[in-house]
Amino acid sequence: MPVLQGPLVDRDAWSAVGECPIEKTMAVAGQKSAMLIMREAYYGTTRFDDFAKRVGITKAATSARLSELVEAGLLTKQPYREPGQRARDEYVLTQAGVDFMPVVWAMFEWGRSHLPNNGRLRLTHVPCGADAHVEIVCDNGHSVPLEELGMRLVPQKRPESG
Amino acid sequence: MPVLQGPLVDRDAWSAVGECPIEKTMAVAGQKSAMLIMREAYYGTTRFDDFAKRVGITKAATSARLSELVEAGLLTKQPYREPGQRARDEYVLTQAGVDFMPVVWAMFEWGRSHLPNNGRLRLTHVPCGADAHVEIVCDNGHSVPLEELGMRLVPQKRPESG
DNA sequence: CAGTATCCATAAAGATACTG
DNA sequence: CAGTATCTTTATGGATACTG
Repeated sequence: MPVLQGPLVDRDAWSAVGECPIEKTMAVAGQKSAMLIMREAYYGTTRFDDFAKRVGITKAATSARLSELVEAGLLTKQPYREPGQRARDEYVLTQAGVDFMPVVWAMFEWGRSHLPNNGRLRLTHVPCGADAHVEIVCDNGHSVPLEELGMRLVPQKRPESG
Repeated sequence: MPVLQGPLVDRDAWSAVGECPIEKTMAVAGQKSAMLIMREAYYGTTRFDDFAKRVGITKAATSARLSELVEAGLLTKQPYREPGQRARDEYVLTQAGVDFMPVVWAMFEWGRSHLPNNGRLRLTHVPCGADAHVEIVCDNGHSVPLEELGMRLVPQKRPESG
């Protein structure tokens, strides 16, 4: 029953391309502290010390993680200056960072529903008030159950002349 | 422009609950090798040595990761016996494991579109042939852009008697 | 094929102190 | 507030050898 099998996914597609996007993603943002920093960034945190405090890691770890995430393009450093203070930087999500959030919310949803906790925290679609969840959807608007999900290697892009 | 802000998410909801599902999820399945094992499991791999070979980790790491994932309920060990061979175990996805796949595919999609690679690998909705991607969707069927996503703390569940 | 055990290198994180 | 630097502990993983 829980066994998924079959050739929906072309196994060789990975090796054909050589490198797996999942592996690369884990390499740039796959640490627990990185994930929690992304959560905080989405949440509106921008200051170094706030990240350290809210994620619960040391400044050294905060520094390392923040630098890596900026380097990877998920966050960007923006200068700001409070009245009477020196200029500082704040860390804000880039578009790539925003695009990363489905990863974070997928983890949230899985943990919420499959790990012991009171489950009272819910993702919500603010305008309509309904609960929200992470789904796989196709370009024709279908919700894609895992059994119908495949992987393909698209042909090299070419100019439309020929 | 890339700055997300505002109180869409009740910041204190995390602390009110005490523990973050994202953090817990990272704790049980947040290692790169665990993520890749999940990819392989979805992909149809069930044998110990195949996991080791395809994920590219040692048997020791495979053993540790597989045990943790079974312990966490993402995989289950099923006995099988090939003709003339002794009984062995194979590792297959449980329902919780299947439910975890959006995390994996969200990483795939992010890496595919935001990290340097040829981007030729695509998730596909097999029945209709269209490309698929990970989205946040609400129970009313709306696609939820990140700006409309919130978090709430639902009241304790009670019997419907009163 | 399906593991377990051991030893070693590396990397990540906590504690703490210091700088502007 | 916003970091950097250092030191130590722990976690992770590779290499390798051994068992059923």
